[in-house]
Amino acid sequence: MSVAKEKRSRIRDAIREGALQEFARNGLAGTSTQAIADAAGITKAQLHYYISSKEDLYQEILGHIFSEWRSLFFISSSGDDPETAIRDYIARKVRHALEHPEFSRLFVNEMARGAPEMAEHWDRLRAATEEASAVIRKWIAEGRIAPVDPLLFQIHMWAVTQHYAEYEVQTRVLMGVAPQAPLDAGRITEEVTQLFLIRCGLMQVERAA
Amino acid sequence: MSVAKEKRSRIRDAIREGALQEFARNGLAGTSTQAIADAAGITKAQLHYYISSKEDLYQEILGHIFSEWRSLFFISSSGDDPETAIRDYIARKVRHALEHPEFSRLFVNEMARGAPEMAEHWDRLRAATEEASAVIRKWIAEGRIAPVDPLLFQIHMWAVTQHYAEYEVQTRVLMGVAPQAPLDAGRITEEVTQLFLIRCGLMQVERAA
Amino acid sequence: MSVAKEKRSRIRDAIREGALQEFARNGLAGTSTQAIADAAGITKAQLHYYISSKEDLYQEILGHIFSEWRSLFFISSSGDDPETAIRDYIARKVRHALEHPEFSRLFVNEMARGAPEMAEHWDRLRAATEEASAVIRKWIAEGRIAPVDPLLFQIHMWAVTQHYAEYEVQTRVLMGVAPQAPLDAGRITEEVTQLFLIRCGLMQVERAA
Amino acid sequence: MSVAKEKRSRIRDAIREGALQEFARNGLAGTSTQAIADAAGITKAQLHYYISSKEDLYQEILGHIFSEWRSLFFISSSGDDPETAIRDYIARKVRHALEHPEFSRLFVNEMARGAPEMAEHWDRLRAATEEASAVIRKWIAEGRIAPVDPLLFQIHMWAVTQHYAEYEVQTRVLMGVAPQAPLDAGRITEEVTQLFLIRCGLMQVERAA
DNA sequence: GATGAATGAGGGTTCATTCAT
DNA sequence: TATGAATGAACCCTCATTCAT
Repeated sequence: MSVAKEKRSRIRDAIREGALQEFARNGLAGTSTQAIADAAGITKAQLHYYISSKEDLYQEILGHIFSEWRSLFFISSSGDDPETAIRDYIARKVRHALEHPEFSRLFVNEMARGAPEMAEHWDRLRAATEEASAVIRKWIAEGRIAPVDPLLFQIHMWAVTQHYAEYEVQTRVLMGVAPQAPLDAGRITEEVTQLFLIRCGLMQVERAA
Repeated sequence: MSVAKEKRSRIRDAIREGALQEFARNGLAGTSTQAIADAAGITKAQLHYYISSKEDLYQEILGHIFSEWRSLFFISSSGDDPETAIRDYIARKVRHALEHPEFSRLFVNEMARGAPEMAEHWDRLRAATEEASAVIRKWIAEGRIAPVDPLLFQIHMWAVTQHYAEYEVQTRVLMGVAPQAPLDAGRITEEVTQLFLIRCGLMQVERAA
Repeated sequence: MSVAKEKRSRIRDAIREGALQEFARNGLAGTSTQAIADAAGITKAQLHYYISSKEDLYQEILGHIFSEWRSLFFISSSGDDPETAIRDYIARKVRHALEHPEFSRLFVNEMARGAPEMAEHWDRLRAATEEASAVIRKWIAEGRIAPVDPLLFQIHMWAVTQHYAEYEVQTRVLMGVAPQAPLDAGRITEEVTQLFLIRCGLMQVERAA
Repeated sequence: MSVAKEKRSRIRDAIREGALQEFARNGLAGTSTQAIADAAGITKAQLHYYISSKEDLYQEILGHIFSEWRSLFFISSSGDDPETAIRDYIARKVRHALEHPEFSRLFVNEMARGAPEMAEHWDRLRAATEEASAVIRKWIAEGRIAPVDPLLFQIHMWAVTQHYAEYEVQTRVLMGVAPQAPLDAGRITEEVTQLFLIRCGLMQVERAA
C-alpha cells in the first residue's frame, strides 16, 4: 500500500517536473500533453489518469511556483540589518535564477499572456510586497538607508535577478559562456549587489581612476 | 494602382501588427493562423496569400524587432557625455517598453524557447554590445564614471527597462494602476535613472533622513 | 487582329502542351492548375481565362489524343500486304511511344481510373478495332497469314508498343540507358516486329544453334 | 488480447487494401486520406493513428507489391524445361493481372511519375531480370529455344500480361464483356502463350487455310 | 486580355481527451 | 492502474475558381 502510494507520488512529481520544463519552454498552448508525458516518462493516457486537464495541471504548477516564491522573493522582515537583508535577498535570488530558470520562464510567459490564471494570486503578492515596502520605509525613516521608492526598489531587484533566468541564452552569448558551462554566479551577484547597495547608500562608489 | 498598392500595404501592416500581438501573447506554437487573421481583420486564406508560412512570418517579425532595437537598445557612441548618454538611453528604453511592450514579450518568449531562431542575429548583438562596452570602458579610463563591469552594467539597464514591458500586468497590480490607465512613466524613468547614475558616481545618494 | 489571334493560338497550344505533360505525369487529380500555368508560361488567372475548368481541359486533351491516335493506332485497311501493314504499324507505334510517351501515359492513367471520361469514345474505338479485325480475318481467310485471334493480335501489338512509353523509366534501368540518352529504337522495333511476324507465319524462326 | 490483436490486424489489412485500390485508381497525389479511410471503413483520424503519413503508406504498399512480384514476375530458374517455364510464367501472370489488377495499375502510375519512390528497388529488379536472362541465354546456347533477345523477350511477356490489368476497361469494351463479368482468361492465356512459344520455336504456326 | 487578390472547400496532420480492456 | 485505440475539433496550408481593376 505504502509502496503503491510512493510510486504514485513519484509519478506525480515526475509529471510536475516534466510539465514545468515544457510549459516554461513553450507555454501553455505550445506544450502538448504528449511532450509532458514523454518528459515524465509515462504514456499520454496515463498522464490523463493523473491530471484532469492540461489547463488544470498548468494552474497547479503556477500555484506551486507561487508558493515556493513567497519565501524566496521578498525581503525578509526579520530583524536583519538592511545590508544583510539585501545581500541575502540578491544572493538567494541570483542563485535561484541560475539553478531553476524554468520558474521564471514560466512566470514571464504567463505575464505575457496577461496572466489570466493569476487573478487569485495577486492579493497575496500585493500583500507580501507591501509588507516588504513597509520594512524599507522603516529603514528609511530610521536613517539606515537613503530614501528610495520602496516599491520600485523591490521591482528593480526582482527585474535584474529574474533577467538571468529569462535571458540565459542571451547572457551566455554576451558573456561568451558555452551552452552547458555554468554562468559566473559570483561576478553577477557581486555586481548586482553593488548596484543596489550603492543606490541606498550602504556602499560607496569606487573613486574614479 | 497606387490605391491598390496602398491597400496591400495596409493589409501587410495589419498582418504584422496582428501577428506581433498574438505571437507576443502566445508564442509561435501557441498562436494559430486563425488568430493572426482575426487580429488583422482578414480571412485565414487571405492571410496565407500574403505570407508563405507561420514560421516565416514569425522570423520576419523577429528580424523586424531586432533591427528596430539596434538603434534603441545600445548606449550611443556619439560624443555625448556619460550622464546624457545614460539618461537618454533609459528614457528611450522605458518609453519604448511602455508603448510597445509586445516587442519585449515576443523577445523574452523566444529566449524561453532557447532562441532557436536567433542564431543569425547573435553576432550583430554581440558586436553592438561590445561597441557600447568600449565606450563605457573609455569613460572609466578617463575618470568620467566610476568603475563598473561594462557588460553587466548594460545588461542590468536592459533588464530593468525590459521588465516594465514583460511584467506590465504585475506592475499594474503592484502600483495599483487600472488595466487601461497609463503607468507613471515619469516616476519609473526617474527612479531607474537614479539607480544607474548613482551606481557610476554621476549622482549623489540623498542623505538619509 | 491576326497577330492577336496568333498569340491566342500560341497560348492555347502552350496550355495543351503543358497540361498534357502534367496530366501524364500526375493524373487529373494530382495536377494543379498552377502547375499547368507554370508549364505553359502563364499565370493561373490567365489560364482560367482560356479554359473553363480543369476537368474540361483534361477532357479536351483526352479527345485530342484520341483523334491523333485513330490514324496511328490501327492496322491500315489500305491495300498493303500483311507484312508491310504489320511492319509499318509496329514501326510507327514504337516511334510514337518513344517520342511522345506522354500520350500513352495519360491514356493508361485514365484507364486506371476506370476511364470515366472515355465513354463517348468507346464506340469509335470499337468500330476502328473491328474494322482492323475484319482486315486480319480477310488475310487469314485468304491464307496470307496464319490463323490468329484478330482482336487479341491487335491488343498484343498495342500492349507491347505502348509498354515502351509507359515503362520508359524501367526500360531504361533494365537496358542500362542513361536518363537523357535515347533508347535503341532499332533494336526494339526489330524484336517486336519479329515477335508478331513469326506469330502469323510471315517470318521464320531462326534455327536453334 | 488475441482478439484485440486480430482486430488491429484486420484494420491494418483494410487500410492496405483500401489504400491500394485508391492509389491504383488515382495515384499518390490524387488520393486523399479521407478516401483511403472511407475505403477502409474507418475515420480519417483513426487512419492517421495507424499510419505515419500518406507518403509512408504509399511507400509501404509499393514495397509490398514489389516483394510479392519478385516471386511472380520472373521466369523461374528452376530445372523446368523452357516450354513449361514459359507456360507457367504466362499463366501465372495473366491470372494475377486479372485477379489483382490494382497492383499493375499502381505500378504503371508510379512509372508515369518517373518512379521517384522506386530508386531503392531498381537494383533488385535488375538483378532478378539479369538472372532470368542468363537462364534464357543458356536455353539458347543449348539449342532448346530459338535465339531471342533475352531482355526484350522478358519485357514483352511482361508487357502483354500487364496490359490486361492496366487496360482492363478497354479490353472489356473491345471484347464485349460487361463490367462485372469475368474476362475470358483461357482465351487470353492461350493466345499469349502461343505468341511467345511460337516466337522461340517451341510451337509451330498453324498452316494457313 | 491580363493580373493581383480573394475565398470556400478541402488537403494532410496533430491534439486533448475518452474509452475499453 | 495502465495502455492501445478512438474521436471530434482544430491546425497549417493548398487549391480551383472568381472578381476587380
